Amino acid sequence: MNKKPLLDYIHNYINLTVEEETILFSKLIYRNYLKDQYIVQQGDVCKSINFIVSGSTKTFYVDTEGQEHIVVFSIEDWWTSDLGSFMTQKPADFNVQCLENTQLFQFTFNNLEELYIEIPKLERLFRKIVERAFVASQKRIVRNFSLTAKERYQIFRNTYPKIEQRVPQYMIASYLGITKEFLSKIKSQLIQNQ
Amino acid sequence: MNKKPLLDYIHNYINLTVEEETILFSKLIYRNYLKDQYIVQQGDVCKSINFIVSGSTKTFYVDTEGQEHIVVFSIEDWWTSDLGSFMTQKPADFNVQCLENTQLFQFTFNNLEELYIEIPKLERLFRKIVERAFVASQKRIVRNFSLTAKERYQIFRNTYPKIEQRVPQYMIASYLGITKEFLSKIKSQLIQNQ
DNA sequence: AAATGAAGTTAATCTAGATTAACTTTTATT
DNA sequence: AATAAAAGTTAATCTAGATTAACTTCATTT
Repeated sequence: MNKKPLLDYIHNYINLTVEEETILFSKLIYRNYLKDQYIVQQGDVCKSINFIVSGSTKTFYVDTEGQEHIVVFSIEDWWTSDLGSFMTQKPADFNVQCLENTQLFQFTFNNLEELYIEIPKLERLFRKIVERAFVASQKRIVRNFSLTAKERYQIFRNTYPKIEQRVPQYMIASYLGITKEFLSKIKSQLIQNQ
Repeated sequence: MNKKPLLDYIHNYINLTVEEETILFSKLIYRNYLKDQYIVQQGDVCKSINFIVSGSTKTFYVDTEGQEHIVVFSIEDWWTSDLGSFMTQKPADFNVQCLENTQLFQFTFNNLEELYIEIPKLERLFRKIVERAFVASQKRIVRNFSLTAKERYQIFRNTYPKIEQRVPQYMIASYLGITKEFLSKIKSQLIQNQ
């Protein structure tokens, strides 16, 4: 169990005393998932918010035609969950699946509610985390409307250079909202023009 | 100054004592904007988060080609701001402009920081508000990828029936990410098929 | 009431990106 | 090493939605 990444992350937002850190970890589950395992399944209630220590996940939605749409990739030092399902404790819209073997800390619903009471500063932490996630999500909406697929791909490469190496192309296409064939075309255009 | 809508709204999430309510309103600015006035301008730092008591706003982004893209409509009992700019106190990506005469309560950056200290429960309130906004934003991304323009328009009508009446069609087209001409075509198709 | 402009419609033409399908390369399995 | 399966590429054809442009309706100003 490697506590350091989570502590370092938290200390960017709030300070915790040693006692608070002890309380925190007493309520967290450290867990190991294998590649391809599901953390959340569409239709089930999402029981945890997860901080990734190592590994990566994709959050995706399967539409009525059976088509898979990737909403987010998550890697170490970031969070993964279906927040809508977690908040409301209603069936999840999304699947969360591991792309690699993944280690993470799980904040379960009841444990997190208790933690908010025992360490009220955590309200601030999670407020700030969700604020950032919301802003990123809004920016993505704008990009999807105002940019071409090629531009979105270039931004993706620059913004998440680590992810591109570790994820198959067809998933990147799904994240960008285009087909793998069209992503292939974009890539060959980019190679020719430079 | 009509305090009731904001108090009713807050009481859905947390309870405030009478003293806390007094502190709260001592740090809020009640303000009246006229139709077409700007609350936030792209490039300026966004100085407030605003709770709408009456009226409506659009939050939009002007791209490099001068094209306007509407990100959200906000009406009474909801919030309007450029949260990314507010959080970081850096220049705004978005404009927020009134579509009607609008009355609202302004939470300025410094006042809100003070309020979080004096009434820590507000951290919980704003955590929950941003959680909901984030979930709505994620769902919108999914819809934009997996649905046609016609389907998105129908969902918009069902989800925000109040807004459709009050906003010109070309703005709804902008919100849906299509041209006004294509929205017009969709509407005539829907009329013919029913 | 006339005039100007903004908002909305219709139709013809065009294009970014989807679909289909055949093919190549890479990775995993025996 | 051989085989199968998964991932990625290329090219031809197709379509949802954009663009352009002419026209109509509605609202505002004089």
